[in-house]
Amino acid sequence: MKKIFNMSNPKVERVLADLKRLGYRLTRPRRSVLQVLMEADDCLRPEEIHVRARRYCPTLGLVTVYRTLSLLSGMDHVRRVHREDGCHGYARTELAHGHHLICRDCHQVIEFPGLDDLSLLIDPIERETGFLVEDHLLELLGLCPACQG
Amino acid sequence: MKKIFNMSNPKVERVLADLKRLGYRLTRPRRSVLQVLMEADDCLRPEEIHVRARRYCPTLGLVTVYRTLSLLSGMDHVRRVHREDGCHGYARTELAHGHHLICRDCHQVIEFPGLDDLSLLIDPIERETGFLVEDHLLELLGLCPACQG
DNA sequence: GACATATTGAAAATCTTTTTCATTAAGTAT
DNA sequence: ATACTTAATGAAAAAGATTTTCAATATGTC
Ligand SMILES: [Mn+2]
Ligand SMILES: [Mn+2]
Ligand SMILES: [Zn+2]
Ligand SMILES: [Zn+2]
Repeated sequence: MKKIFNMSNPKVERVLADLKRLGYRLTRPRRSVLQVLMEADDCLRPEEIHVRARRYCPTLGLVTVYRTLSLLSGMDHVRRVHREDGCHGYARTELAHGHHLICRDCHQVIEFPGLDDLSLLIDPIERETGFLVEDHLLELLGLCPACQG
Repeated sequence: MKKIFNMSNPKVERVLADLKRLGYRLTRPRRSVLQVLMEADDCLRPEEIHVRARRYCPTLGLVTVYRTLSLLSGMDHVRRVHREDGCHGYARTELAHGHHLICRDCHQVIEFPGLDDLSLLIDPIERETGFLVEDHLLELLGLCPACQG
C-alpha cells in the first residue's frame, strides 16, 4: 500500500483498508477527500472539501467529492449533518454519530458520547405511538465557548 | 376581514391575525399557502404546497410559496423539517416543535409532546462542554404503524 | 374610488447535486 | 517492467432547489 501524502493518518488508513476489503480501488482522489475529512474537526460542505482536498490531488473534481461522500456515507465512515442554513455538511462518524452540538457561528461539531441509551427516551415513545424507530438525530444548536465572547 | 375560502380554519385565522398585527397584507396567495399548511398533517415540500394551494389561488407562483414559508418560519408558525433524502419539508409548528417522529415511507410527521423537559438532558451537557444551547432538533426516523405492514 | 406601495408572478440567475460519456489510471496478470 | 481489464475520474450537461430582479398587480388606507 504505497503512501501518497507525506502525512499518514491512522484514521485514513483504517478506512482505506475497509475500502480495499470491499474491492474498491484506492485512488488518489479518494485518498485526498478522505484525508481532508479525517483531519477536520468540524462538518464541511462538499465545496469546502473540494477546495481543501485539491492540496493533495490538484486535478480532483467536485463530482468525485460527491461520489466519495456517497460511498463513505454508505459505509458509515462519514455522516451527513443537517444545517439550519439549508446546506448539508459532512463529518466523520466519530464526530457525528447521532448526537451533536453544532455552533451556529463557526459550524464546529462536538459529539457528546455516553448517550447511546436514548432507548430510555425512545422505548416509551415506541410503545405509545406504535412507531418503529430505526434511527435518530439529536442536534443541539447554539454557541461554542469560543464564539460566545 | 373578508373571507375568501368557504372553509374557515381557526388555525389559519390565528396566523392571519398575527400577520395583520405585524402590518403584513392579508393576500389571497398567502391565505392559500397558509390554508394548505394548516390543514396538513404531514410535512410538505414547497413544490407540493404549490400544487395544493393552487386549488385556492390558481395564479399562485412557486416563488410566493417560498416567500410565504420564509415569512411564516420567521414568525415561527411553521418549521422546516430535515429529511434524510436531502430535501426539506415544512410543517406547522404544532406538528414540528423540535421533537418528531418521521416515517421514512409516507413522510408523515408525528409530534410527541410531553417532552419539553429535554433540559434534563441538555443542562448537564451545557455544564460539561461550555456550550450555550439555544435550540434543539430531535428526530426519530422509522416506520409509522400503517407503513410497517 | 383614487392612491401609495407592499406583494406578486415570470424569467433569469444562483447554487447544489446528479447524470452522461469519453478518457484515465488502479489492480492484476503477464 | 509491460500489457490488459475495467473501475473510477473529470468535464460538461442536466436536473433540482432556491433566490434575485423587475414590471405589473392587488391590498389597505384615505
Ligand atoms: Mn437538512
Ligand atoms: Mn446514538
Ligand atoms: Zn463556535
Ligand atoms: Zn408511514
